[in-house]
Amino acid sequence: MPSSQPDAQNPREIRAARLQKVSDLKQLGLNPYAYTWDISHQSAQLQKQFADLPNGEEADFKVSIAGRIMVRRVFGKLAFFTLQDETGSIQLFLDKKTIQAAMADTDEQAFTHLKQLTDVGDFMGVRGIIKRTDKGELSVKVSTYAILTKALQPLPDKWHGLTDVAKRYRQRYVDLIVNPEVRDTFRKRAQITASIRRYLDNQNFIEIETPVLQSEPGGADARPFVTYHNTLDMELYLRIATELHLKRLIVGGFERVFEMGRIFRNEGISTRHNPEFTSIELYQAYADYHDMIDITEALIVNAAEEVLGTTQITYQGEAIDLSTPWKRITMHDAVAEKTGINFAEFTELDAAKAAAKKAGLHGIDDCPSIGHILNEAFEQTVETTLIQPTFITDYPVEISPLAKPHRAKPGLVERFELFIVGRETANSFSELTDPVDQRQRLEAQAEKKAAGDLEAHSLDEDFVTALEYGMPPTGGMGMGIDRLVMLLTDSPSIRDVIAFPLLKPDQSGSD
RNA sequence: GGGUUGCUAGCUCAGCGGUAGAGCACUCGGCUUUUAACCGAUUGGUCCUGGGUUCGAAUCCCAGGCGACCCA
Repeated sequence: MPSSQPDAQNPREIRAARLQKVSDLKQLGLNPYAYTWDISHQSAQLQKQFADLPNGEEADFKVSIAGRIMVRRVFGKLAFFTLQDETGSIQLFLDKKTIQAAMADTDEQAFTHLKQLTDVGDFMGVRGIIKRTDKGELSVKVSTYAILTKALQPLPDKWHGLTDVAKRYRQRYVDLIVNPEVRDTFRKRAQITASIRRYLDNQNFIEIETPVLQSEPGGADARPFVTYHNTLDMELYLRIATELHLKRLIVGGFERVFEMGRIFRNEGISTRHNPEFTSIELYQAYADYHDMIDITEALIVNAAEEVLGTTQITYQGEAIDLSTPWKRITMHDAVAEKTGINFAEFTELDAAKAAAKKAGLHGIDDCPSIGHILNEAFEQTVETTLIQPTFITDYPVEISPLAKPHRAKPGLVERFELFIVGRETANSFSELTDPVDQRQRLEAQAEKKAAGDLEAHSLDEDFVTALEYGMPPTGGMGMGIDRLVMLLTDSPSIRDVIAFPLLKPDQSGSD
């Protein structure tokens, strides 16, 4: 017999009581941290296979399953446990007679030990037959069992669960244990990224990994994280985009490349921003931004159909229709619709500023060009209204230093951004391939940076040199994977789709 | 960065100037068809932290910490 349990006088002693059970198990010759368990089935499979088994009937069907004990209902000589595995859960029907008969050789007190030594949270392996109880719950009628892993920490309230948002993110493992829909979100995330890779693989794109540690971060307007290499004695930056290296690969002769990976931007944290997030960038030689529109639609529609089985989705109560083609409108037209101002008609900066201010826009005084004013106007009046998927096309050259000049519209570039539920979801251009133009634009950015603009691009000399070797006409597209996953999983915060989002260290002392 | 708001038992919460509470969980007893099992008993606290006001502070005030929401 196990020694008597210490009383769980306070929460700290819950752990002590469970450690005592670990010790008791060892004394009985049972390993509280087992090595393996032969799994014949998972719970969802059994629930499906025996959906028609009538109440009160046993099936002559042997199974061996394992999982975590989520609920215990213990009677004198009978117990019901709910066992949870990755696929779902199934009830265990544990009666004294069956268990003590089956386990007489190894543990003559097997049922008593089951009652005394198991807790909610423990992992358990069982063998038995399938049975549906009189009350209609599909169960495994257990003949033999083993405790596979003893849990020392109690799980949150079985009814209210874990709702403290900070605690859910800090202890995601607990969140995953008690909130099945969280597991589902991350399963869908994996399916979405797999779907994207499969699609691109079928289109003969290859994925090439480019450096995270860089001596000069480029490819986006963003502040980088700074780190340090000891033996080289130099500062390095974490990448803010994969663009410039992927384009070097196009120069090198790959015609379809992409990378899906982690990007780091030293910016604020919000429900839509995490300092590290996942982007995909793809580049296709001999293609332009029109081709990128097609591939952007295809990637997202394909993911929605494969993961959700539909292109009609709901995001936070709003119906979103992903069926193609999606709306396309130029930035000038979109702004004109909302403000009545056609900024394409202006040639004088001051006149454009006056018109913008008259229209009630703010932050206009700091704009160094008409293109910047147009962008401000867009962000202030149009962006959040783009609920259904919309491609905004033909951006000002001043805010697009890596895009090719528009073939027909002076002052603009061949660029689009995709907006869904008011959020920028993808960004694409016909890539700038003229090395002289590229150098001038990056030099202008470098001047802004020198003047204190922390988000301005810097001049990557080697990238410009690469362009001098010649880059074929190329279409490129970048997409925020986290935002796409938010959309397709109806998640309100980016933290819901990142398993371990960045949080400040907990110094509240409440733990 | 600004505004609003939250932090009390392992979990979910109540208490809002006068002895720190409930449900669940934990521990003990009972129970062979439960489903948030039930019945009975016991137990569990740095009321986020630090100052202040007060005879007296979880409660009021100030500062800080960690979140949430809204705004820029």
